[in-house]
Amino acid sequence: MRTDTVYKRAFNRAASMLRDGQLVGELPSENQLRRRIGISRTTVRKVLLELVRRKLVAYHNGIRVAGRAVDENDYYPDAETTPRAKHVEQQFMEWMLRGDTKPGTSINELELARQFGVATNGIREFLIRFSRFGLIEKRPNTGWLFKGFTEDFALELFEIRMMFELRSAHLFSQQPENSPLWTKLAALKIAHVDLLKRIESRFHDFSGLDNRFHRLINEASPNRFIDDFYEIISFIFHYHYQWNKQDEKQRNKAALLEHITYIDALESRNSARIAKACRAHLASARATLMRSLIALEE
Amino acid sequence: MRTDTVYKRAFNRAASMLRDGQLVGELPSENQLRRRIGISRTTVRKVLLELVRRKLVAYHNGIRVAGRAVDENDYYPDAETTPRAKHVEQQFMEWMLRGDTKPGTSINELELARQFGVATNGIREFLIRFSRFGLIEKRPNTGWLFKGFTEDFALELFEIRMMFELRSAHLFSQQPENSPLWTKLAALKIAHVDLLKRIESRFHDFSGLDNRFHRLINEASPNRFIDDFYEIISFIFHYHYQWNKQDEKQRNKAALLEHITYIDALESRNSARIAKACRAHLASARATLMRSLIALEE
DNA sequence: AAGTTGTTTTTTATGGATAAAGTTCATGCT
DNA sequence: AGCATGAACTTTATCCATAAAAAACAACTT
Repeated sequence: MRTDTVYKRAFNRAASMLRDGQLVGELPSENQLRRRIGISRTTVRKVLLELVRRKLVAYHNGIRVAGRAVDENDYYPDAETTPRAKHVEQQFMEWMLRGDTKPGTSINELELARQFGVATNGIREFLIRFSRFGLIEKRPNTGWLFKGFTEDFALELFEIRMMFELRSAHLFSQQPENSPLWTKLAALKIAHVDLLKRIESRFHDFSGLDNRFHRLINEASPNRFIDDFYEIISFIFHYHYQWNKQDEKQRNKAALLEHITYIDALESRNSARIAKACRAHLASARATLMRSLIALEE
Repeated sequence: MRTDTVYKRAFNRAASMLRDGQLVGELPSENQLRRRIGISRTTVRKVLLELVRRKLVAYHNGIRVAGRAVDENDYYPDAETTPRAKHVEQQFMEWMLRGDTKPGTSINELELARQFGVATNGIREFLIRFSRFGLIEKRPNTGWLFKGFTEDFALELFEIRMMFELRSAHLFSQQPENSPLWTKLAALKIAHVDLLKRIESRFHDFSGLDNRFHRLINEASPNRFIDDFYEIISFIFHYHYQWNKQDEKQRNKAALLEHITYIDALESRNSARIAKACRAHLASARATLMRSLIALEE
């Protein structure tokens, strides 16, 4: 059966809105609410029905107003707000990165399905999606081959990343002076400097900035294949660093400084300087990844 | 039910082997045959059983020898030797390229499933696989968006292709003198010259050479992401040209000449000359694709 | 011991069913 | 006419079932 994670997440969202006083007086119409939450009216209605049933919302003569205060355990647990497909992704990444899965291992859909508690279909869909990351390969009628999260992988990944980023940074710097992206870049620089001041406690915030920064650079001259590739990078890094917390603060601080140098270079419009900053930053990111891969092999 | 296309294709293959006299005297063991055809023993046994049943093979005391002559209608029809997934691919490409599918159209899994006569599962798997081509996009819980086989697409595709190919050609030219790839390149050049002589009748053979050539260039310094990208290119071109036969001979002849210039450039080891030939060839390929895209929009 | 064939077990490819979520249609109210 | 709600209909996410194909096991032969 299809999960009702959309409903549960929406319910939690509505509960938070109630708690934070975003819904005072008469509640907005189903359609307005629907748009705010980003789901269909069918699902909002289900949410409203339940809110009323639990007396979080009172309903009289076609008018809905906030009811009793929202309680901590009115919320559905987080796990129930994530669709199966996402769970599969998480479990697979865990299996791949944390388990002792060696390069050359073959992947068995049925076994994973049993292990993760889902139907084989879900596993297969995930693997198809995941195959574009270059870590697994399908052999028809037979199964999948795990090629390994190896040094080679990291090298190939970064070779492409370097090409793409040099290209995008160059094009970014050639934008007209009045492009709004320059303003965005300036804002981003400020965010970097701010974070640097509070790096001791807020170092986790770096990954958000990192994403914003690299996406901004691509915005100047969009290319869907480069965007796609950047998604691969983010995905890999997301899971990889979730698993490898070592030196996180130190690493992020270093990257933050590199970004600032890189932004300054962009603002200078000086090609050579840009290329240098870009190379330096990526080389350092690559070195970090490689270091932890080697650790992984031991 | 799973199709038995593997069996049927294997049967046809075995029938051809019998007909061409590749199986004289006592037939090879199940295992040997299996390896030659590239399937499991289970399936070879099924093939052998049927061959015997149809008297194409005679079986006495554990010994199998060729039986009556193979007839044209012993073969299973081609359509039955292609797995469903492949059919879906073909039908989808037809639908996309030949139909009047406009950019922005949304794709409905159920409708396609009905139209193509398969279960929704198959459609969905295909779409997931196909999404890496950058032509469609998934919107969760809602369906897929067809972004259009547009000029933008072609431009973005070729921008990446140019970067990759310049990089690979450069690295190719830097290989040591004794690399076996130089020999392969020389052989490929001869094949090009030969084809050029018979271009009037054999112009269809170009696409095979094209593939060999571009793969060879990548071989010097492999990168899985570049290989993957090349698969996108081949796929797109395969279907696109299958649909657009206009000027095919002329186009292929021109490309053949460009390849020869390109090969000469590589053999000269002269970077500037290589880059020039590479650019010229890709620019021409892009122009051809763009021309037919514009025709498509009318 | 290595290679055969026969048999059993496991896994993949494919179809089918269904609750949840999305979309459309209908009706009523300003 | 334009927006609400109610109800019906359609599509997606997900599980389950099963024949075909692969893989593993077993017994036999040279």
